[in-house]
Amino acid sequence: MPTVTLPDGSQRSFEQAVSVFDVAADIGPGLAKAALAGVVDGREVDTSFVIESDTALSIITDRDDAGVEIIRHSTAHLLAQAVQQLFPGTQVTIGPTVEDGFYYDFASGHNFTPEDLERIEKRMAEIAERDVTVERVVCSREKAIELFRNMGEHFKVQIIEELPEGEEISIYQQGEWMDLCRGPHVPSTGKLQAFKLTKVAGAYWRGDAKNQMLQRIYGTAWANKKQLKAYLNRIAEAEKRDHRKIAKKLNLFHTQEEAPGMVFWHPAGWTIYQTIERYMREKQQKFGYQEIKTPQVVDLSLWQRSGHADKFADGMFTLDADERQFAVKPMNCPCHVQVFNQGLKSYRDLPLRLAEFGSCHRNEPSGSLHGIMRVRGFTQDDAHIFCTDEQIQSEVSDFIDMLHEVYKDFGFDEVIYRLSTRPEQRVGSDSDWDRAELALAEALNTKGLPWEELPGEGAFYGPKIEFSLKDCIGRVWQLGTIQVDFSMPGRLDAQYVAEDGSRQIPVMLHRAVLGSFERFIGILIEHFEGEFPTWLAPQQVVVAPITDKQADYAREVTQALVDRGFRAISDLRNEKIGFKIREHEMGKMPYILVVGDKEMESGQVSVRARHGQDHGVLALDDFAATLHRDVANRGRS
RNA sequence: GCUCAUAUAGCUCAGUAGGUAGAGCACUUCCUUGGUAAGGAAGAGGUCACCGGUUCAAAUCCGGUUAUGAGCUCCA
Repeated sequence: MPTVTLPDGSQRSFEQAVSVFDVAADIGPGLAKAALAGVVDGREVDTSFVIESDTALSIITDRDDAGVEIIRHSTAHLLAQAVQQLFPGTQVTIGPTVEDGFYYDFASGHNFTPEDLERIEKRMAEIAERDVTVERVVCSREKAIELFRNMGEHFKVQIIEELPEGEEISIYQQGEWMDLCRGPHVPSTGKLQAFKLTKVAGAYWRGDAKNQMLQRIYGTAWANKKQLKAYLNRIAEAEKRDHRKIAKKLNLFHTQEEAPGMVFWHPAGWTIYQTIERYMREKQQKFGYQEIKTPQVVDLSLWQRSGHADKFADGMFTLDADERQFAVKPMNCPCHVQVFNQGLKSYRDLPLRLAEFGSCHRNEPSGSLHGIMRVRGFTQDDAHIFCTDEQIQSEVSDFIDMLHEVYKDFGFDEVIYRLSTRPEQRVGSDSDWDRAELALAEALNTKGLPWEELPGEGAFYGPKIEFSLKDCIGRVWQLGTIQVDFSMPGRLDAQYVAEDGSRQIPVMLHRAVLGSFERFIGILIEHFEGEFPTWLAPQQVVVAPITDKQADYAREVTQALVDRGFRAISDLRNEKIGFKIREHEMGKMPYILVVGDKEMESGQVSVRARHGQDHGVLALDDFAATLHRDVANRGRS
């Protein structure tokens, strides 16, 4: 006679053992229909799960995140069922849920095409329509292995064989189709109403590049059609922001076959780049950095001493000249240590902060290149702080202040903090690590910042904090980092004279705010959808005369603005004003100044901001003041 | 690097039984001098990514290379 305690504290008693579904039905027919699964004493179970003794129970529906998860997982099964019906001989492997959806990896002689996806999706809809019951069967390890071996499902056999001893083995069956799975699953396929297959791609068995390549079919699934539609809209929105497309429209940069993974910056894009560089230079000066510049090509021996030649041999561009081997620098740190090493340093020189807009080249795998987000030639806003153990915390703290100022100025308010701590393989003593990890954590804590720990994710040479931000459509980008390094200063013989006259090895902090200019600008393009705030816009003002009678006046106005330090051009083409406005509006120009006879006579300008926003007719000085405010505020009112 | 796909005019794309290429926009010239998102006409523009093969004939079929895209792996 089980008594079931529900989440609201109420209790229901039953004469005999009942299923989760029975309890839901007892509460109400609506809930019975909506029930996807249950949580019994903290464990997720199917609605068919039988309750025999007193227990706490909550019913999962598609209103719960857990319910949507189950829908996605069950839709992955539905996909596998449809695929195996349509493509006999295909083996299943695994089919987990991912953010917004699911995938299933198949081993098949057939290469799935987009047309196949349509067919598969149609078959999935048919099976869902038939509302086939999904049943859970528990069986022994031996029986399960035999079953799947006879079915020719060798990957599943391998999975079962590797399950820990004593783990319950469950099989889910819908119609004639079955799959090994822990569950839980929806009670019947009719619960799966809003899904779409999105893409097909390759993936390694068990995520290991040494293993066989499988075919992965991705899909998305939701509680209802409305949510599905909203998701598809979100995807379309993200596609509209694709920095590669926008860059082409706005003529920011290009890439070409002769230089894969390298950027040809055009005047408009380079203006943005330089504006950011100028901004960062100022910020770094304010925070006590000294800017340096180090060589692009350095003898390989330096990279051997730093350890990079060993570790990243494939990733370095090397060249031979005068019977010596050189490498194009893949990173700046060893070069910065060389600058530190010039002249004997005292503890009084610390902390020493050396910054460089360091141009680096790495021969990244061809398949990992992506627009300007992942390139082979890039420039970091790099800096290295040489300091003592005791100075780590305050240096990290100051760095975080600087980073906050920068992110805010670019319009990002939400920052995510992650602290990566010691990995298995590491250099440095445990007490070094204790102190460094504590210093990083304390820097975050004293600022009251929320952070997440990633145990074991630190670099072999030291712990680090990573800073990510959210763009305006909620995507998270990792940008900044600050890393403690116990290794490189010693390897490259960096020393300072301590208070007691002894020689000590300084701690080195690697840090970047933006990461790389290329990637950061890519993110900005997508964040602003090409509509840069005025301070960053390639051109800030276009002066457009209505007829060529006002051409000279337009030129004067433009020059006056340029003289005041703004980026202004005039559009003297023989086109109607409507045409010019349309073009500059589409080109995301912050201000269009229309000048006709009236403006020319009064010495004024008619000011139109983006999206047809009318600022009226202003004297040039008044407009310049407006523009100045806009630039100074960096687009924030 | 791996799997799959793609590569046609400056851009976006047609080219569906293999018979040496088209549209819109952009560009050039001319007409038009027009007040807040496209005025009109004419013209020019392509060794169909590259190399090879099949064929009387290849943008089209086959193989290779390069680049790009999606994902996987990687990311000092």
